[in-house]
Amino acid sequence: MKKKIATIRDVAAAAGVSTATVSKFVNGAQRFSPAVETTLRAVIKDLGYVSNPLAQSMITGRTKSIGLSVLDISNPHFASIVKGANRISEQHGYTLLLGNTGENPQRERPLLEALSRRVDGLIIFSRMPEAEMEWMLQLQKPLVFFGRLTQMHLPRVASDDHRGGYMVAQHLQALGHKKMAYLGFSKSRRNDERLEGIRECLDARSLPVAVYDTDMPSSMEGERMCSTIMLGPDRPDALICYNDLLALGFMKEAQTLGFRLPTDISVAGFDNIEFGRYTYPPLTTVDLQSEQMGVSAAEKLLAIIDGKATDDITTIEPRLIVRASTVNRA
Amino acid sequence: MKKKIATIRDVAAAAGVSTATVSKFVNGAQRFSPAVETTLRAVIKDLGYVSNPLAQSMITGRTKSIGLSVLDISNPHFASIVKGANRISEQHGYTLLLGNTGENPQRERPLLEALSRRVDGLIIFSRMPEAEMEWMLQLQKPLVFFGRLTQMHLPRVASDDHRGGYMVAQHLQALGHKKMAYLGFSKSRRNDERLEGIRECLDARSLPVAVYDTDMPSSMEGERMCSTIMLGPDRPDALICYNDLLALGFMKEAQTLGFRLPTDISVAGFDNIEFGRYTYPPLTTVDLQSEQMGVSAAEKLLAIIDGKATDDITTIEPRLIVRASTVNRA
DNA sequence: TTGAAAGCGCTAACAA
DNA sequence: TTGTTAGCGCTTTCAA
Repeated sequence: MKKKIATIRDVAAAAGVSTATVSKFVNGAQRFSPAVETTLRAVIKDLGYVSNPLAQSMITGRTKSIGLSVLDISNPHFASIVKGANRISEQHGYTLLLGNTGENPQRERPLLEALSRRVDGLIIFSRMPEAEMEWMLQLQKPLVFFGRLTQMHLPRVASDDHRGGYMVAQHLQALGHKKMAYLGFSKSRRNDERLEGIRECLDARSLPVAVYDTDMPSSMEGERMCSTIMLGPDRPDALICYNDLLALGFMKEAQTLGFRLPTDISVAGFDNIEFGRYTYPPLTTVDLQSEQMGVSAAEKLLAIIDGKATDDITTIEPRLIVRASTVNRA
Repeated sequence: MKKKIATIRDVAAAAGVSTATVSKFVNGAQRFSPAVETTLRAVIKDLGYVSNPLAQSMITGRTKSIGLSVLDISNPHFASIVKGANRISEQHGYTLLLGNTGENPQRERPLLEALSRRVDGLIIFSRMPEAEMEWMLQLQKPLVFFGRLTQMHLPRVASDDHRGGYMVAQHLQALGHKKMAYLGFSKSRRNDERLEGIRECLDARSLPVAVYDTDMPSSMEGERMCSTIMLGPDRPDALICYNDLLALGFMKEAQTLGFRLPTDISVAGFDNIEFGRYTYPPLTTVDLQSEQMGVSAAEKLLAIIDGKATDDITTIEPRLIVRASTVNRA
């Protein structure tokens, strides 16, 4: 199984030409005499020669791959982003190298540093405070960032989370809800934007919003927080969750506790993960167009790598998807 | 932003030593005189020197990264596998390079060939017929494969799908079902194993099983196939699906069509994706321990890379998870 | 303990 | 159209 791998020199020797010629031939850099072309084609096939991308990259400085680091690949929101970015990368002849930080900001730096030297550019979804992100600029690679930034000036792709928050709050108040609550995830940058959007809408109508917080944006946490919210002294009539995963867990546990949904409480989330369609009741949510985010980020990065100018920020508009988990309280 | 990146030569020059010394120092290969050690440490920090893994790999032949190609990253089953493999890779100081073939066997070969030259080994989840897989051995890299193989002799990690099929069929017949159906995905190797397990159990009891097939193992396909199964002349009283995604879609559509679950039909799937807990009714399924599959595959590959002998096949036992989607028909 | 020198496999001028 | 030559940034004998 381990017969020696053929190098460009082996090919050159066998074909009786120089390595430079082989190199040019393999890269289709120019035209060749029929004689050379035929021999080379034959020899390459015979030896099973494939160029070594490592050596290639070392010289050209290009790896033909891009890195993408996400927070949690098992969250469908991120899986969709990866899927979108992967498709675009492939289309452009790039390989996507994935990093998964597992919602642990400690892992981000080493991972990104390792990744950065193997790729031509990076797409980053980070949980780091903006103040601690300076080192990213030292990576010496084109970067595309997900989310809004206030201090740093990086190319980025962001959803309008403020608007999304406003939309879902607007929807709920129009349905006649008076006591809303928000189950948030304060470690996330976007959490604040969503909450602000919600508040902007509700404040204008003098409606209150109770705020709860979680440690992880997972369905397990949604389940865990349910009793606190539903069995406390001030039960809300509608709950907006930071994401669909939290909403899924919450809904499940609420029903286990004996509540009826959406009769006792309306629930909405963010992300529009595929599985929101299959819960009971189906989940109202703000579609952030995850796959499109991945697509846009990859396109932007590739454009930067190719030296094309790109807008500094690409905003992706949210859409409200209304399903049966939110209902009229009139 | 683009100040020149420091090389080993810059460090050597600045410190007044040879590049060989720097190299050894960086790799902690031996001991040094205090003087050299202090200067080197200072210079490296000052210049912000980090060794270039590309050049390093070229010489050593090791990349410190492994490749993993999966069929569809947006299927939670694969996301879990990635998660498991990623964790182990990180623990061993390896970076995981992910490839997503998107259920398109055409993409597998180019993807794997591109990946193979950048990594020290590959973990492969493939949809290719075994007869067409010869080229994988030409990759000249340690390989770990997912699933059973009949002709090729590769290290692999496989769930006992036959047993899983038997378990779920056994469960359903014990509940008194008489007219079972199987919604399969014949493009998958494991489809046949599951079906055989089901048949082994049902044949022994002279119970029939109607077989349907899909093009994609997705929830959309499950929805699409529902009417065919439920509105045909021979409606089953229990349905086993190739995976949970199909089951989710099927259950949703069945209820849209006006059927009651599990009263009208019991449904079960394979994979035990997280979201099976949140459907209505919650889904009975065969837990394939996806994350553990990723863990085992990564451990096996790393062991092979390190030259340690490993068993040729690691089998992961399935577990039946009984939830409310299957019910007694007695 | 340190260094000189010879590459790893490839590309990029520049010459022929 | 083809070849010569000089590296890319690093490691690895082998000798000092």
